[in-house]
Amino acid sequence: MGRGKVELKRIENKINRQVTFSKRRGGLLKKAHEISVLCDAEVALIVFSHKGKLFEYSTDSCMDRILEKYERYSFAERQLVPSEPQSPANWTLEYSKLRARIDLLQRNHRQYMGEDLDSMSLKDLQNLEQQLDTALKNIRSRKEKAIQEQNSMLSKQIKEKEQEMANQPQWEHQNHGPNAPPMQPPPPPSFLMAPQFPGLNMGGGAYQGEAIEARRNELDLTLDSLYSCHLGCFAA
Amino acid sequence: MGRGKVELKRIENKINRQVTFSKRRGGLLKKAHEISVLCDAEVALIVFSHKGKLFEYSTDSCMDRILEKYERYSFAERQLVPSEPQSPANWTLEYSKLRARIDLLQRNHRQYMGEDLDSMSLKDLQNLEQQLDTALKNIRSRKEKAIQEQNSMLSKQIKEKEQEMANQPQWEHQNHGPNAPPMQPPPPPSFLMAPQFPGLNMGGGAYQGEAIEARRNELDLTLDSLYSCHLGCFAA
DNA sequence: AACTATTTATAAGA
DNA sequence: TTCTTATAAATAGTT
Repeated sequence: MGRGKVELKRIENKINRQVTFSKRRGGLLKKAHEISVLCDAEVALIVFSHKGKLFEYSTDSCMDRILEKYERYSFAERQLVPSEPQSPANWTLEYSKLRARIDLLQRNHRQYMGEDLDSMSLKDLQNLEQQLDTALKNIRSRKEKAIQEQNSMLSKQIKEKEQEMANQPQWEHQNHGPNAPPMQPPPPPSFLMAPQFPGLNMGGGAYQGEAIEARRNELDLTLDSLYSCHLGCFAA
Repeated sequence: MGRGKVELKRIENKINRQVTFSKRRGGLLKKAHEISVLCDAEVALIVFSHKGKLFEYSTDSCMDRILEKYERYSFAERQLVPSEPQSPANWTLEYSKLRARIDLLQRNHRQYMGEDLDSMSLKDLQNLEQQLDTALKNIRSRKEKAIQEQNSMLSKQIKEKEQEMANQPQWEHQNHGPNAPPMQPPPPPSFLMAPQFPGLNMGGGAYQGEAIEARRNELDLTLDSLYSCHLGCFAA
């Protein structure tokens, strides 16, 4: 749909990607709602933009209930019932213990989010500050490491590119002009080919795009993303 | 799309509903995949059919990771559904649900503590950093407020002391009079002096008090700690 | 943000 | 269910 066929690969142009995201996001949420209403299905849809912004839809606005249901299903599949207390006698006790833990964890978490601080003493606040400060240091150093890894990977790729071009300098006549298409004079490495959408026979199970595996972990290293990384780093 | 316009309401004919569900489910999953790839977004889509059958799609097949991330974002609103299990029949199920939730919370918490960061992408790290940074700002401003409150209370008490001493240098019977101070007659100095406000290291710095260092570096999950936590709050 | 030319999705029919 | 086909919808490229 649209004036041109679209290839199933990441849109490199940042603006286009953003616009397309915006349009398709709307369409996706709409369709999620439609199937939910038309077919009486329960749908939970969560979308994080490239920039990390959250969009969501859920049937009856019951995201929690649906996610819980999902967890129940997937846990059942994984047969994850590890530490099962044996005596039915104390299950009430066990249950309330777990509940207490959860309450604690939730309260803790809110405080880690900088919320619900009113009940905290000065000492508690100082403690929390100290912890978050440490955590932040860790995270920043981990981030730096990640950026450096990306950098070195980038350098490596640039080197490869250069070598390629050195080996085949005669591709120039293929395209010229001020607005020559930016990509592939010589056919690019075939691993860039878009994975064809696998057939629609996902009866029963999860649909899994096949070769998507570690796609994101490797080469979405456009200059854009590199810059934004650094900016994020320096801005921090 | 199709031979007739479609009205957004539940399809009453069972067969039609089933067929439409099947078709639209495929389309929805496909579109979820497309926006994920084209726009570099993270998508988690869960669909339960009317009959309770599960279908799902998630970017990179990482449903758990995305749901975790979602939890991080929407935590404030989340409350555990307090469905008390009534029969021993579903006790195991309830129990494992709670376990699952606890696992999730713990994993989240560790990341907020700056641990277990290896599985996080650069983008996630930047997000987390942003959240912690915001939280830290809240905490520091709350701390400042607390310190100022304490200061003004202290000043008030000092003033009272001075007045007392001026009025009754011989320090005899309880103070009474037209301007009875709002606080306890013999101010409990020991309590107020107790907190040695390191207060001066506010703003930028971490609190360098005693051996708080890594005191809370792991989760205190015992019930004891829950209680002591409360005590700590109230005592302060 | 609006506008279209096209491509896609899909409702109905077989 | 699957395929076919007419039509409604979504949306890519453009303004």
